[in-house]
Amino acid sequence: MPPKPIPHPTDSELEILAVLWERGPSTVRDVFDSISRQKRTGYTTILKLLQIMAGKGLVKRDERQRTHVYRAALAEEQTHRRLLRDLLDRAFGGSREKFMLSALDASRATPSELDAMRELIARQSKPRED
Amino acid sequence: MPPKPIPHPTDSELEILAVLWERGPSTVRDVFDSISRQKRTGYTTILKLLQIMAGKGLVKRDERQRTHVYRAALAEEQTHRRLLRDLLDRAFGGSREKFMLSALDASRATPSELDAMRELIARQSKPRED
DNA sequence: CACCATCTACGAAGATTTTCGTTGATCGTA
DNA sequence: TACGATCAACGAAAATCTTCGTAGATGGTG
Repeated sequence: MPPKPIPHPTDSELEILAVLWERGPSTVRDVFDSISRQKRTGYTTILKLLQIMAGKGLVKRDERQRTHVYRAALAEEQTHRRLLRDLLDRAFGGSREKFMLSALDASRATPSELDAMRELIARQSKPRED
Repeated sequence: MPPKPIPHPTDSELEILAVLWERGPSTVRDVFDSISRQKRTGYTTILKLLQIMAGKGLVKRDERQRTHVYRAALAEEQTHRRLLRDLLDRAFGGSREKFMLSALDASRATPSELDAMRELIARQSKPRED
């Protein structure tokens, strides 16, 4: 039996994951403060979301202190790749070319970033498992 | 007053848009057949979605014939860029670098595709309106 | 014209997501 | 120890998304 089919994060859940990835393990208050900077929201809304995410396995919770500490249960890179792959399939009909061109367009990649990409591509020449 | 703040397509709506972008203007039957190839679904489900999308302004409908013809109201490239930009902001915390690296990773870009990208980047040097 | 296939319209049920109010417990401090 | 602040738990309302059954209109065919 497979260990856990963790579901896709919803949009709100993704915002929270982004915070946890950036800050590392955080309390509800931490996440709330961070998200509040971009968007008006209630403390208990974030709390509830984190509780739901803990139930889904999207985050882990350390309850040893009264103030619980949450951390992302999913690896950042893997999740990022999964999200983009999904979009590639669903919105781009699988066209890798359209996808990359739009990605470049959306990111306003600079020439120096292009160099970093060439690096990555060189390293990517060999097949990958996934 | 701004003309229309067209909302983000949902997942199902995106599947339909992808079909319309690929096939061009299509009837419900066309879209249904196309999606049925990948996924079990009901005819009226597609119909209802298209009706909802028409209400939202995501698609336009030609009702001159009994069999209505739908077409995407949003330009493909613009929508693609918007979706990716959203993901960049929401899941990547705005990090263009992480975003591009994951995009490359997800797309398995080849060296020849890299060339195409360099082209695009060259053209992109000048600022854009959007 | 009668019948069958096909189409749109309508409405609604069910699922999921998002939001937050309220309550009771715990902590620090005066 | 009493008080004010902070926290997690819970439940539930509201919004949104997804799916489809049914009904009525229309078109083609024999």
